[in-house]
This record gives sequence, structure tokens and C-alpha cells, in this order.
Amino acid sequence: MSTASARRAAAPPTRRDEARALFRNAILEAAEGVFAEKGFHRARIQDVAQRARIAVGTVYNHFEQKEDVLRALLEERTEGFISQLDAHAGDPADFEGRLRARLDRVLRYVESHRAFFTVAADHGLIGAGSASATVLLGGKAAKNVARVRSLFVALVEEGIDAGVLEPLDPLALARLLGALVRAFTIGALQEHGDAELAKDTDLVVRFFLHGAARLPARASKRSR
Amino acid sequence: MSTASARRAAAPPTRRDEARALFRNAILEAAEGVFAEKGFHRARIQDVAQRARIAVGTVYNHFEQKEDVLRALLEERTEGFISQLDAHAGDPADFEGRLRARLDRVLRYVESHRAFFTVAADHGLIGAGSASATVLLGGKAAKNVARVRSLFVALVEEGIDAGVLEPLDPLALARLLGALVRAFTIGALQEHGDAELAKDTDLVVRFFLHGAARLPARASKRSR
Amino acid sequence: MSTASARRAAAPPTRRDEARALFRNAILEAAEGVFAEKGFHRARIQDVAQRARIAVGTVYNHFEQKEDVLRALLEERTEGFISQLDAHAGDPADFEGRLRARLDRVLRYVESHRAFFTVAADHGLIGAGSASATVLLGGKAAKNVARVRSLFVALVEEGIDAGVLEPLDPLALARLLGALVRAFTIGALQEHGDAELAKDTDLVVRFFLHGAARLPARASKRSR
Amino acid sequence: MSTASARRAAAPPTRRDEARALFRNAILEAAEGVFAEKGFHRARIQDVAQRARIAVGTVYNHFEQKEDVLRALLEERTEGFISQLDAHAGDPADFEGRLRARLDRVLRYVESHRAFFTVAADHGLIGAGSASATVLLGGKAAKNVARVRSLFVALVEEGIDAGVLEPLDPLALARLLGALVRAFTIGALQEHGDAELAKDTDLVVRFFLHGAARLPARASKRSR
DNA sequence: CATGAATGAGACTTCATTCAT
DNA sequence: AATGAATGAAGTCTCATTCAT
Repeated sequence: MSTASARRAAAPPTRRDEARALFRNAILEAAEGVFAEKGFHRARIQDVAQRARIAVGTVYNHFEQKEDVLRALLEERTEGFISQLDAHAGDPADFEGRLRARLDRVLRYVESHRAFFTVAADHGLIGAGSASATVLLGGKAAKNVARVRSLFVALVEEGIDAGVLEPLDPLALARLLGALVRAFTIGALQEHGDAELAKDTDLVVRFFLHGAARLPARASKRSR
Repeated sequence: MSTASARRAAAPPTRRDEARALFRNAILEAAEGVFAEKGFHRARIQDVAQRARIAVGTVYNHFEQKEDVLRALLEERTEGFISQLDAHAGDPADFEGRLRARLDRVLRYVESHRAFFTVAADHGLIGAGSASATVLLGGKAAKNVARVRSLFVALVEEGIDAGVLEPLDPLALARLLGALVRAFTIGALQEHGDAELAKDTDLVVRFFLHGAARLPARASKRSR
Repeated sequence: MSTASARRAAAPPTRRDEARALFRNAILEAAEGVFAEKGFHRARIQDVAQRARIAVGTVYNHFEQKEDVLRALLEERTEGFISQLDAHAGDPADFEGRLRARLDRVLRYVESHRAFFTVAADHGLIGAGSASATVLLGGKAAKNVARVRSLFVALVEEGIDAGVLEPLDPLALARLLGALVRAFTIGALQEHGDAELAKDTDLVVRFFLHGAARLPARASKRSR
Repeated sequence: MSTASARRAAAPPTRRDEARALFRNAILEAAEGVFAEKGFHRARIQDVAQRARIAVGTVYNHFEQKEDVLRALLEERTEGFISQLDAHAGDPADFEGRLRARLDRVLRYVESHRAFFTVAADHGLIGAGSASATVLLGGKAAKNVARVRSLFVALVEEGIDAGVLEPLDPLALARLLGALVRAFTIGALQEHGDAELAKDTDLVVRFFLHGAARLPARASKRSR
């Protein structure tokens, strides 16, 4: 996009580059709020501009179209989600521990970015997307969805390899996991806007591993 | 729902009533297709009229606003979903059997109404809805969502009472079940438009009851 | 465009067809005036609508884009110009007479459609067009220009065949004739908005045939 | 025209003046190209700046408005046209020779400034102008048009005085001459972008003096 | 009641112009 | 002065809704 910034990719960001980034960020943050409140279609560029305290035209200096704002928002912020879901250095060694650590991070992350994930829900970031979103964003969003999905797949494959998960179709397992995450993040937020998501990490792990059925009085229980 | 039919619930439908119903139905069916293809906002009343092979004005003789078409579509078609999810006369007596039967019906139903459920996904019928949909449909859709949710709750409570499910928070259990249904219907459809949903009934039941963890050669199995 | 009217191409125009034509005409007439006054780019669709005493949207029911209004105006009205320039039944037999009759009609026609030809001048109908017009109208206008030009060419070829014109390059002769027509119609109108064009027919013919040089007391005159 | 240069008409140009002139020139040249390609309205100041390899703001340091760039371009470059059309020191003494020499220069000049004259055509420099141009440029362009016209008038009056041209209305004769020049410059360029205009000088002179009619085998020819 | 053209509010987007650096 | 991002007025076009036939 910016020829200038491309030319000096290696150089330290100039003051001008920083200013650009500030505006860009302000726009995305404003858009996040407005889209979350009104939905993408009902949100006017003017609303976004107003909330960002800039002029309408300025939005168009940073994004070619309204849709591009949504796309950028999605792409930009998905990174955070993905990096939480990804393995971190200090994660426990055993699968269940790793799983819990990663889901815990994800739940906390979503909790602290409610507005964004309300928007994301509209546009198929996690689990199933919507028809209109698919039409709207075309293949662009698909990339993000695919990345998230492949992370889920990798995670369940890890579990299968560790002998913790039943060696079923990894796609089906990943779908289960994705559904759980979706349900206990976006789903929960939509039932109670102020839900504390992170407190359900254990439940999610439990549901994922053992489902809802009554657990027999297990030897494992005694050992606790 | 339909004021007209409610008013004369007892009286036999006149020819005029039938004609009205025909138009209404044609409109709803057309809308289902158009909404599924383009998303509600991108769909023009004219598109709906065209597909129904009627004039634009005629749509307005049956629905006050564009949104009413969506609402009616949602309300009308949700009935079917709910009645599949509801208990039927010949359902098995044991909880797992009942659960399987009911989920199987639901999966089949969704499979045979793909277009509608693509729309429904956009508007929060099952599991979590979207921000824009909530704004758009206001309290009207909430009622349907609530009905579906309470059916899920009732179902899991049945399972708890039967001693099959762990006596956890029924809302959490219901959310798990809803998430599974959503993932293996709408979620699956969006990954493969031509997915055969019903073949996954067993998987859904299994996931719901036992999760994804490796099942040990269990004593519980023998005891059956 | 109108499927309906196509379906009954042969049938007599319905009342609806007539209404369409009325609107279309009103729009074109309004556009003619507005474009002539302000130029195409400065003319707003709203100006056209206002002058036609209709709503903005109505313009768009008849023309897809603003440019289409200009195109239609050009195409539609060029017919008249061409039919005046074309041979008529009662035209004299000798070349000079025919030429005079045809030019006379053309001058009268332009005189009675000043506004249109002021617009046309902007867009290359007669003689040379403008850069912006070429960009603007693309190949569409080219067709009309070509038709007019070929009429001029045919006319001069007639003159050559009749032995009245020097057998020079017909394209050059046609360019001369076109230039004369342009100069004594649009050119004259732009010098004096209220010029009476038709009184210059003789001058145009004279210039075309004999140029501006002083005519000697010619033998040719005697020989008549 | 340039206030700065007028103020110090007598003083030698400082380095600063020269720098100004360089920028001004670069802008005008860029504008010439852009206007010719896209037409004035479609051309953005940014396009001009880009082609001149300067910033948008710089254009505004040299011209108050976009229209001023067009005006300056027209005024500045018209000088050249006029000075070619004007009498030069070494021009032949007889009228036809003078006429031919002057037209030849004009045709060559236009040929070597194609882009400009494509723009000029849009804005009424020679012969008839356009409605939008008249509105746009107001009285400013009129001055140039008037100058060119008066040159044509002076030229034909010379011819009348010399007894070479018929003593008709000089305005009409001038219009004829202008029309010919227009047709064989701009007109020709628009038919073939790469036309060699100068080779038609003889034709223009011939048409102007004797029109298109077949010339009798004249005694005058022998007498040369 | 069906029809489909008319209506006009509304929103995106463009781009001339300004201005802080 | 040069720069180029910010500004916001303005105009095109869309489409839900109305209404005369």
C-alpha cells in the first residue's frame, strides 16, 4: 500500500509512519465499537469517523472501502486470538495441562475484547460463519478462519498423539473444540454481556475431554 | 403469529384465506433463498418478489416491512426445528436413546432446510446470535432463541434426573448441547455445503456424553 | 431493457408504455436544457429531475447512470440531424440544388434545437469532438459521429460523380463540408446565441463550392 | 499574467524567480498531459502533481484553484499559436503566399503540441467552444478566443484589401478560415492521432480560396 | 388485491482545498 | 516553499416504501 513504508521496510518508523499508524488504529478501534453496537451494515462511515474524532475523508485515506475497515479489523485482531491459542513457552508438558493453559488464555483474551468478538461472531471468525459475511468478505476472511481451524486441528492431533484423545477424525474433534470455545465465549457473552468467561475454563476442558455424562466414582477421584 | 389465522382459528379457511396463505408462503420461500444467498441486508425486496414471481407491491400487501419478512421466516420455520427437537410419541424410554432420536431428527431437519438454517445462523436461532441480528430483530427473535434454549435445558435436566448426566449447571450443559448441534449442523454445512449431517448423530451423542478423551476399556461397559 | 415492451414489440403501445415514454422524454428534455446551461459535469441529476418535475430516483428508473442520459440524448436527437442531412424525396435533381436543400434543412434544424446542439458541440457530434467527451462516452458516441461523417462523405462523392466537385480525397472534402456546417451552426450560435442560421445557407454553399476568393467576371457565368 | 514577473518586469530574474518558473512550468506541462488524457473534470490535482513529481500542496503554491491551472495553460500556450498565426518578418509579399506561410506555421505548431490542442478543443480556443467551457472559464477564455478571431479577421481583411478575397462580411470569411484551421488540425488529430497536419497546408489554402468545386482548365493557370 | 413505477431519504465515496510539519 | 495527510462539502446511486391504476 504505502510505497514509502515499503521502501524503508528495514528503517525505523518515521514520525509520519507513526502518525499513520495512530490514525489507522483509532479508526479500527472506533469501528470495533460501532460495528459491535450497530452491526456492520447499520454502521455508517460517519459514525466511525465521529467516534474516532476525525473527518470522514480521513477514513478513506486509510481504507479504500468500508468493507476494508471490517477486513482489517478482522485480520488485525485475529492475530491476538491466534497467538493466545497457540502454544506458549511456559505451557505445561502434559496434554491436558497444555490444553487448559491455552483455552484459559483464549477465554481471557475474548473477555477483554468483547466488542471485537461480538463483531467477529457476525463474520465467522470462530466456528461457523454467516452467509452474508461470506458474501461480504469473500475469500479474505476465509484465510483467518482456516488458520484458526488448523490450530484447533493441530491441537487435537497433539492430544491424539499423546494418547489422551480418542483417535477419531481430527476434523470432527476440532469442530467439537471450536464449538465449545465459541459457546463459552461469544455464546456466553451474548447471554450475559458481562459474563466472566475465564471461570469456565475448567468446564470447557472437562466437557471437551469427558462430555456431560456422569463420571463413575473413579480411582482417579480418590487419588485427588 | 399470523393474526388472520388466529382470528378465525375455529372457522374453516375460506378460499381467500388460502390465496393469502399461498402468497405468503411463496414470499417466505423466495426470501429464504435470497436471504441465504446474499444475506439479509444485501437482499432487496425486489429480489424476493422476482423469485416469487410477484410484484414488489404484493410483498408489502403481506408484510409491513422488509424486516417482517425475516421475522416471519424465522418464527414460522423455527416451529419445525422445535418440533423435531421436542419429544415425540415413539421415542425410546432411556435417556441416551431419547437424546439420540431427538438429535437425529434435528440433524435431518436442518439437512433438508439448508437455506433456512444458513439464514438462521445469521440471526441467532441456535446457540449464539449476532450483534446486528440482535439490533435488527429486537425482542422478537429472542423469544425463539429462548424457546430453543429452554428445550435444551429441559432435555439436559431430564438427563440429570435420569442420572445419566452429571448434575452440573443445566444452563452450562444446555450450552454444550446447543454448541454441538450448531457445530454439526450449520458449522458442517458451512464447511461443506453438501454435507450429510445425519450421519454424525452418533458422534454428537458420543461427544455430548463422553467428550473426546480416550475411553478406557471400561468396567462401565461390561456392566451394561 | 424492458422485457415487457420487447415481448410485444409488434403490439400497440399500452398505456404503461406511453407513460414510460413520457417520462423518458421529459427527462431527456430537461437534461438537454440543464446540460446546455451548465455543461454535463456541472449538471447534477437533481437539476435534471427538478426541471422535469420528477424525483431523482425516477431518473434512475429510466437510465442506469448519469452518462446514459447524455448518451441517450445524443443518440436520440442525432436521428433528427441525420434525417435532415439525408436526401429527401422532393430534393432538386442537380447537385448544387440538392446540396443547398440539404444544408438548408440542417441549418434550420440546428436553429430550432439550439440547446441540444450546444450540448452536442461539447461531445463531438459534428466535426471534431473533445477529449473528455471521447473518454466519457467511449465508443458509444463514435457510432453517431461515424454516421454523420459517412453522410458527408456520401454527399461529396455524389458531387464528384456529378462532376461538380473536384475529384479530391472524399474524406478531405467531407471534412471541409463538416467544418463549414459546424462553423455556421454551433460556431455561429456561440457567437450570437440568437443567430438566424438559415440565412447563411447560401454562404455555406458558396464557400463550399467556390471558397472565399474573388470571383472574376467568369465565363462560367455566361455559359449558364 | 504572472504577478511576480510583472512586478519586476525590468529586474533580471533572480534564482528564486527561476525556481518558481521551473515549478510552474512542470505543473503546466503535467496538466497538459493529464487534461488531454482525461479531460479537465476527470483530471485530479493529484494526477497533475504526480505527473509533475511534486506534492499536491505545491500545485496550490503556484495556482489558487484547479481552474487557474487550466486558464494559465490556455493563456500561456495560446501565445505560441497566435505568434505563428501572426505575420512574420520574412513572409512573402503576395496575399496567397502570406496566407500559406502563416497557415503552414500554424499547422506545424499544432502538430507539435497535440496534447495541448486536444485540451484547447475542449475549451474553445479555436472556432467554436463548448458550453461547459464557457461556463467554466467565464470571460477569461473569451479574451484568447477574441484575439485569435481578430487575427483571422485581420487576415481576411488583408485579403480583401489585396483584392484577392471577395469583399464579403469579414466575420463570415474569418469564420470560414477558422473552421478550416480547426478541421484540419484538431479535427484531423481526432480522426488520426498521428496525422501529419502540415502536409495539408495546400489543401486548406485551396479550400479557403476556391472551395471544393471543380476548377475549369483556367487561363490563369497558363499565365503563371 | 396485484402491479410496478415514482419517490426521496440516506450512505458511500471522491476530490478540491487547507494546513501543520 | 515543499510536503502530503486531514478535511468535509457535494454528488451519484440504491432501495425500502408508497400509491395510482
